[in-house]
Amino acid sequence: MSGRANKKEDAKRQPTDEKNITKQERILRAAIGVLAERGFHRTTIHDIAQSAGVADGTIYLYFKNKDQLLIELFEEVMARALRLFREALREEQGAEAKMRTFLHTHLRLVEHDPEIAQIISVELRQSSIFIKEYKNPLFGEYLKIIGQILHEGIEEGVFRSNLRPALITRAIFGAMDEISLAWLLSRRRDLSLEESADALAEMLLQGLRSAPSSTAPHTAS
Amino acid sequence: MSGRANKKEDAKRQPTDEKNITKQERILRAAIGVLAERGFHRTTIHDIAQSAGVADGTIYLYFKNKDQLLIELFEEVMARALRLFREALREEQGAEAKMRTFLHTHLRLVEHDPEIAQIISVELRQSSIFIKEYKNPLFGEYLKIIGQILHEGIEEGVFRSNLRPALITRAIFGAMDEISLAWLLSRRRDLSLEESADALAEMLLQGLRSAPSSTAPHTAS
Amino acid sequence: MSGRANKKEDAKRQPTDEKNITKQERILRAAIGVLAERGFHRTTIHDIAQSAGVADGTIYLYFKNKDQLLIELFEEVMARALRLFREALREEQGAEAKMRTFLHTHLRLVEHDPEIAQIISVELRQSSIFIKEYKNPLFGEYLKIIGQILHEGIEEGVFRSNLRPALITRAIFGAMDEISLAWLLSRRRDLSLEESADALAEMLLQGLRSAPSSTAPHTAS
Amino acid sequence: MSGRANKKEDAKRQPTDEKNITKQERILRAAIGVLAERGFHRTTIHDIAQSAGVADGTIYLYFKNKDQLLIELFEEVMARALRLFREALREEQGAEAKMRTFLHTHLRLVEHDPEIAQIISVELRQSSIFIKEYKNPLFGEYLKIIGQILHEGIEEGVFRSNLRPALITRAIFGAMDEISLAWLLSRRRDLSLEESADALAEMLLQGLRSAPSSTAPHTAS
DNA sequence: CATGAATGAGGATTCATTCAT
DNA sequence: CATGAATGAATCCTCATTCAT
Repeated sequence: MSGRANKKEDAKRQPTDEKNITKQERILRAAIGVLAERGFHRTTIHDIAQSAGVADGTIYLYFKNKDQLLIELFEEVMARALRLFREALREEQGAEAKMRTFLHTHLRLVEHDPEIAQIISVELRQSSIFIKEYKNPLFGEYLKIIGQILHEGIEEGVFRSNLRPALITRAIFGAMDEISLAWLLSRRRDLSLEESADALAEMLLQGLRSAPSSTAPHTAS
Repeated sequence: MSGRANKKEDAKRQPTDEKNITKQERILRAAIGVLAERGFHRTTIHDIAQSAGVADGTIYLYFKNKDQLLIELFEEVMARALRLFREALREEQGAEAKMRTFLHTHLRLVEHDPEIAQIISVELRQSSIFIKEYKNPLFGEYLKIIGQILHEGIEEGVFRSNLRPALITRAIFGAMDEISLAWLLSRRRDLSLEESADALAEMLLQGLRSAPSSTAPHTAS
Repeated sequence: MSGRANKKEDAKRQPTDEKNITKQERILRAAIGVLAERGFHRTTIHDIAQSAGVADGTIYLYFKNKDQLLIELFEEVMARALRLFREALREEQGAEAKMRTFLHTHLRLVEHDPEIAQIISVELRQSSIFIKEYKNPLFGEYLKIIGQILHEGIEEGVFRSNLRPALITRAIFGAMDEISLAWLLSRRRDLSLEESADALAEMLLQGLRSAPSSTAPHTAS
Repeated sequence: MSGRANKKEDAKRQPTDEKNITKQERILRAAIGVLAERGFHRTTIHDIAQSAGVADGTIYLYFKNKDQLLIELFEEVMARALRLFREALREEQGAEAKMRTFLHTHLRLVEHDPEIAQIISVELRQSSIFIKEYKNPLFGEYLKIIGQILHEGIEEGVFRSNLRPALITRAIFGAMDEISLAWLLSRRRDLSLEESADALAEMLLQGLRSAPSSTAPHTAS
């Protein structure tokens, strides 16, 4: 990535007027498109600039360097996803309903905004390695949404009390993420993600539920 | 001139004796280490060569170019993982036991060979994007292992008959993969993956089981 | 990765203002000098850049790659030569006078612009082999100039009607080219090319003339 | 080209037994084929070795380095051509007959041994530039053949006494060389070089003859 | 003598970043 | 603020040459 000497430490100009916000946004949006289409290591500043309709140098008026642009991009992407989830979950009641909604929302995001989904599934995964020492804070927020549903379910008594939320959160995110990725990479996108969400929800909820009989009731049957 | 034309069509020297196999292996192993440590786009041929203790040019005696080296690396990595899984599953009987073993084996792989795991979790995901048109065939094999366990469970009657194996396969792989990644990225690797495997297995199997009561008993409650 | 794909399809910046034209021209001129001095396969982009007083990368702002730079160089060289010939011949009347002028002009070019001459004599000859599939169109124009003089002479009746223009054109070009080369390679450039042109013209014209007596009148003498 | 430090100054092993001569010859012949086919800058030592059926390193047992191999190659090529010409001219009597024979022989060489011809026409021309300070001595011999015919013709009285043999020699060689090249590069090799030789001979001889009327009769007309 | 694996200097090309306009 | 020409470090890859076997 960068690594060159950089005089203006973090002197990224604070955008004050509407014009700046607009242009910074424009660059970020362009970058999202380019990144989703070409992938991380094929994306150049020149590509982004062209896609945004600005000059290469202009990028550096709004972002300190390429790393920083990508960091802000990742945060923007996560923020968009977060907004979507929070809105979808706002009115839901009950852990099970929330979990169902969460799964549906996740897959709907993939269908409706594949660029965002692609970046989350593919590029984000590398971000912590590409950009040394960077830990996307909003990704933690994202995981927290799942965690809270789990906690709520436990408290409601519908989810088994002994599940480890942090672990299950990861498992759920991973499952959804992988399904998203498979869909994104397959050219034949005929198979309905909506139906998949139903099937997954059913299975997941059954797994999460406080076991009615025992740990291994199947042996008895 | 440009020199892009590649004269030596199939000129990769076929290693016939033990000596050669050793060197190609050495390079591949070095590459795995470097790739796991530095990530895809920070890995240079020079890094690999140095790590393998050979000159840069030597790489090209064994691999046509960097892409090809990476492809063979991915296949080697997957092959190693596959071998491990097949061996572990060979003597298991019953879908549930196999699934438990699969989960344990997955997480044990992460603990015992973090480089391999890291590459599968992080780098492999991009391979189909980095390397145009490349579809890792062994990754399909990997998924098939999960799929077969699911099929077996359905036929045994322990797994619900209406689950969609392709979908669930992805979900399971994704869950395990994400958990692996989280562990790999977290510096504090104290939390036991072994215990996690138990917890996951319990939950997953409950979810997979043919529902004793109904499809949506929770709504009734 | 390999990066052979060329993203900027037509990205050679179109120079619009005087400044740019100057720089592209500067590079081309530098390249001519370097090529003439060091020969084709010893000429590196770095040499050209240094000679032009620009950075290596700057070359690629004006030329897609080394091949393309050389192609444009060849065309520039031929264009310069063509301009010279056309100007010199514009006011000449009669095939013989034109032929004399042609020969003189050719050798004057060698004396006055040895770099151009050297490139035509030595490097151009390889261009169709070095650069796959490249056929210098202006070289054809160059030959046409000779061909037209021949045709004109035949129509005037001063040149023998049975001569094969395409063949003789090559012969004349070859003769002049070789003489140029010999002069260029010999360090002692004392011998006058001007006088040589006279001698050649006399001999050539006598050979071209419609034979007054017979095919072998010398036997009769 | 080479330019690396070279310990064994000119320690090329003197081939003493038949075996060595054979192998050196084999390499040289292979090199001629490769050079004619791929051109100078595409020809690698590896190509030559493969074509000769020896290992890369073996080349260096017979030739000090690539430059030296090429020098010997050029001399071999010229020697072959010289042999052909001397043989063809041995029994001819009279300058005109010799000149006709020379032209025919030249073009027959092209038809019968295009590789040799190609190297003389294309590669040799660069040799004096590629290989610094190298002056092919046999090429001088070659020119001398033409020069001697010219001298003979002058003494016989059939060629004009005032022609400058050195100049005309170059002109004749250049003409033949260019015609050869054109034929070699054109894919449609239907046009008969034999006929071309006749036509050229006729014209050339008319031009060379001691002018029957005057030096510049055309001005009078 | 012969081999061919190994070397590493050298060269074309890309692209993040700067800065004069 | 905006531009985009210019820079040059970085990287992949080639190939002449060496040398241990």
